[in-house]
This record gives sequence, structure tokens and C-alpha cells, in this order.
Amino acid sequence: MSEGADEVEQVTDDVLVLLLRQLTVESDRFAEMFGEAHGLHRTDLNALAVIMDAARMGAPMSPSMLASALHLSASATTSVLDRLERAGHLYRDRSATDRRKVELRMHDQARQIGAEFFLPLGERYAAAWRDMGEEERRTVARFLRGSIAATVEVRGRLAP
Amino acid sequence: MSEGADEVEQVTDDVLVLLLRQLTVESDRFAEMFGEAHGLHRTDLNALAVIMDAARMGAPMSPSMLASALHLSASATTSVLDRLERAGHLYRDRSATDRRKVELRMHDQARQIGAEFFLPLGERYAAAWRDMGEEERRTVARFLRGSIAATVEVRGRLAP
DNA sequence: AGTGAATATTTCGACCATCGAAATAGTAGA
DNA sequence: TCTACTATTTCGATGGTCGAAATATTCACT
Repeated sequence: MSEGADEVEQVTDDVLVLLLRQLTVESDRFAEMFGEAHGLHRTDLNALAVIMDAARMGAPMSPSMLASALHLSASATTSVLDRLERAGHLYRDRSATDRRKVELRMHDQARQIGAEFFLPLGERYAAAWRDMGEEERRTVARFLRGSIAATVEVRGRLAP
Repeated sequence: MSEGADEVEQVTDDVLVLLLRQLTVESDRFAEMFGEAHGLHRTDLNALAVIMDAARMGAPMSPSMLASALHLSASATTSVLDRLERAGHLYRDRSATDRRKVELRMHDQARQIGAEFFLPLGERYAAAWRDMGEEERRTVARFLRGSIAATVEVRGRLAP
């Protein structure tokens, strides 16, 4: 009302909240469409991501670790793994040291899907962020870390 | 390796991608726990959010609009609405002008749940962002908008 | 060693969210 | 009025998830 046409934008808290919500909505939708294109459900995609992260760290996942990472019951985890194994994305290995345990290993096919998932998005992100200077990146990183911590904390209050 | 102890952090693209992923993961988890605490599924929460946004704009939602907003079939939408109506969160109104159409209106109870959902998180966000200056906020807003656009665009390539 | 408690994973039966197709109700145009 | 179309709901089937029970293995203690 009182601003001129060349007034700079006022980025209120409400604007930031709205942007965060849009971002999560769009991310969800992206994952949903990607999964649909590959015959994978959300849970399967999440499972692949967790297993892949663990593999990158050199520590193979077990079904029970996966269950707690995904907040799934043990039985639901078994059927997720059944689906992924049937589709040829991973295979189960009995642990050599503790034969109760199962180690989850990925097939190259899944790695390829992961790459297909993340590469285009990563490249497009890089392009979007290309002109950001170091100081700006630190600002954004601080913002993101603060927002993550806020989310975690409020969630913590929910579960006593 | 070559940096001194007081070297400032290098925020690479990889770091930003990781932070974005953590943020969406934590948001998902938060919504999941909140829904659990109130006997609402993810879909129900999403539906409430969409209906609430529409109500705020003054344009009541119809089931079919909701269906396309949530990417649900018409029949699935009916059962979402059945659940929400049975739980007393909303009620259906036949449109006065076109009696095929149904208008979705919320009960105060649902508004209250929405407030309970967003207020604590909003306050905690505001606290996290309190010390950000205007220039920094503009930087963050540009970053978020760029990332949202990137996500939308890559998704667009998926669906021809 | 050997028994029993604990842990890891899978199987089984049931529940319910979602889907597609058909049914119902209403509108608009000829 | 008859027909085509739109909006929503109902119905039957599919499948992801759960809790409880079953199976296999390890650990602790004697």
C-alpha cells in the first residue's frame, strides 16, 4: 500500500514458512512420481535411500536397522525387502559372524536407479545455486540447520 | 587437510543437498507423528491442509478438486472425506447452485487441530530465524524459490 | 556341554487405504 | 423430453502394514 514500485521485498516469517511448506510438498510429489515411474512405492524408495547411504558408509544394513530407520514393523520390513529382492534391487546375505543377522546388499541396478533419481535433480540444483557466493551459502546453511533443529525439537515435544 | 583450525566452513552443493534432504525427512517425520497423535493418516492431514488453505481463500473445496490436489482417485477421496466427517473434522454441504456438487466445510475442531499443528512449529521457527537480517532473509528466500523451481522442473521432465 | 532367556527374521491372519468400474443423482443442450 | 455429460458415491479387489506366533541362532550362566 505505502511502498513504491521499486520497494525491496520484505521476507517475513510467514513467507519463509510458506516456502518451506512448498518445498516439502514438491519434494514429496517428486518422489511420488519417480517411484511411480519405476514401480516403487514411497516406502521402497525410502528403504533404498537408507540402504544406499549405509552402503556408502561401508556398513551394510540389517532388516531390523532398516525397520527402525523407516519406523516400520519387522513384518512390514520383511515385505518391503521381499518386494525389492523380487524386483532385483537387492539381495540378502546371512551374516558370517552372527547367522541370525541378515545383511542387505544392493544390486547395480538399484544403484543405477539411485543415480537416475539424484543426478538430474542434483545438476538442476547446482545450476540454481551457481551464482551464490560463499557468504550466502553459509547463510542458507545456517538457516537450514536452524530449521531442521526446530522441527526435530518440536517433534520431540510431541513424543514424551 | 590444508586448512587451519579457524578456517570458515565451505558449503558445497553436496552439503546443501544433504541439508535439504534432512529437512524434508524431518518434516515428514513430524507430520507422521502429529497425525499419529491425533488418529489421522498422512492423507487426512494433507486433505485438511488443502481444505483449510482453500477456506482461507474463501473458496470452499469440492471433492473432485481435492482429489486432483491430492492425486487421489475419486473413490479414495470419498473415503478420506468419510473418515474426516466421521471424526467430526468437516461436513459436506450440497451446493445451492449445482446440486451435483458438494462443498467441504471445516468444523472448528479441525481448525483447532490445524492451529495446534502449526503454532508451536511456527513459533519455534520464528525463534530460529530471529537473528536473521533482511538481506539474509532475501538470500534464503531466493535459495528456496530456486530450489522449489528446480524440483518442479525436474519432475516436469518425468511426466511427458 | 547344556539349558533357558534373549535376539533376528520370517510367516500368518486380519485390517484398511486405495483403485477401477459401475451405480446414482443432477445439469445442460437439442 | 431425450441424450450426453459431470459430480459423487458404492462395490469388489488388490496390496501394504500391523501384531502375534513361529523359526533359527546366539549369549549367559551353571
